[in-house]
Amino acid sequence: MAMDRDQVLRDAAALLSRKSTATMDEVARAAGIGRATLHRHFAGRDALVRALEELGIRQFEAAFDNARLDEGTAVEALRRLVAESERDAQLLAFLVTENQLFEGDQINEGWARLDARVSALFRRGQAEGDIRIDLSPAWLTEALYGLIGTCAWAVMDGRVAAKDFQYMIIELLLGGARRSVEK
Amino acid sequence: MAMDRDQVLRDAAALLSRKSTATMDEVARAAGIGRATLHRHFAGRDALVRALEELGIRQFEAAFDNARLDEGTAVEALRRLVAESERDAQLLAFLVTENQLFEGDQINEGWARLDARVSALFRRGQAEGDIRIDLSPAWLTEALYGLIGTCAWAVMDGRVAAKDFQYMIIELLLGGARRSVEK
DNA sequence: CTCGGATGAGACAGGCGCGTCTCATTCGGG
DNA sequence: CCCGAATGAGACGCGCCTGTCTCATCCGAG
Repeated sequence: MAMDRDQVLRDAAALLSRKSTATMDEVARAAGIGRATLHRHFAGRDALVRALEELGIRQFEAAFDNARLDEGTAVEALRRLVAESERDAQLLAFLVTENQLFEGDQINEGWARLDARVSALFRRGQAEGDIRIDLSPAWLTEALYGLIGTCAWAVMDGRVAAKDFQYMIIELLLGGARRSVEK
Repeated sequence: MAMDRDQVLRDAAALLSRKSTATMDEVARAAGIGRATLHRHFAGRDALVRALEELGIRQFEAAFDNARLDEGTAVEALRRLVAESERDAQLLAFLVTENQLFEGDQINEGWARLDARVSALFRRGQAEGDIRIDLSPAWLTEALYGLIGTCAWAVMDGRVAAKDFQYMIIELLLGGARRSVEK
């Protein structure tokens, strides 16, 4: 069975996140299937993007659940969240940059729910005294998405080693680039 | 004179960074000019993207010059660089996500030169003892681009106040999200 | 082996955006 | 005021992509 729906979507995301104007034929080739088969499973380009959004939301809902955001400190939960996000980082990279989904209502609801969970996590960290209060939860949420996407690209381009994915993101996000003496 | 070449390009970047499949007509409308006029100045879509790349490289070369990257500490230079980058942040956001320019030879040379300058800045910071050595200059460079682009989007969406642009980026990049006692 | 479902390759028409053109209008300089 | 350059609007053909179809092939189940 050459047709693994989720894997096709992942391949599509990997390609589209780099070349958003890619042809349906290019997407099919990238996924290792024929264009006809691609059309059999996704009615059209819109349906494909919708499926990508749906998969992305579903995967990250699951990632959030696996990360057990409510357990331990917010900082610990954040580390688990980044670890859980690695698998679908390319998908996130595509979705973050594909902000033309401002028409979808159902989709935005899903993103709003995810944003709320991340935002709440940062807010909890601020309440616990571990996260700076001069950086808004909304910005930290966006920055987390951005860093994950950026690192996914950097890994794809070979500028960052795949094994360093989690470390580079979490260390930069939490600790920053400046060297401090006590760390 | 309704035709300000650089302003048209900036408007195009602002639109295309959000909707990369936007029509030439949409780009023209976004820039407040007619489609015919857009075609008079940029032979086609490819030429438009090329012009965007060229403008981006030119502007950031200038931004780097204005930031005087060699003066003072690397950290100080970095603050100036972020400040100088604010004006063309949307342009950078577009160019960073538009990685389909892997064919261009001249363009890549320009980016390589910019990358080298930023990378060298971080390396200098590491040598001075102010920047962590466990985060590679290549990653810090990518992260800087990513954060600038992410913040530009967040400002466009109203999730971050425009006046906080520099602060949010530089504080997160340098200090990180974790609250530390001595800062 | 036989059969049915799934796939790949290719053909086909239709649509949409692209690139070019024309023409009327506007704007600014002389 | 006059003139020429620049612009906006629209028309037009073209090319590429899309979406659908057909048909041959493959593969697994029975």
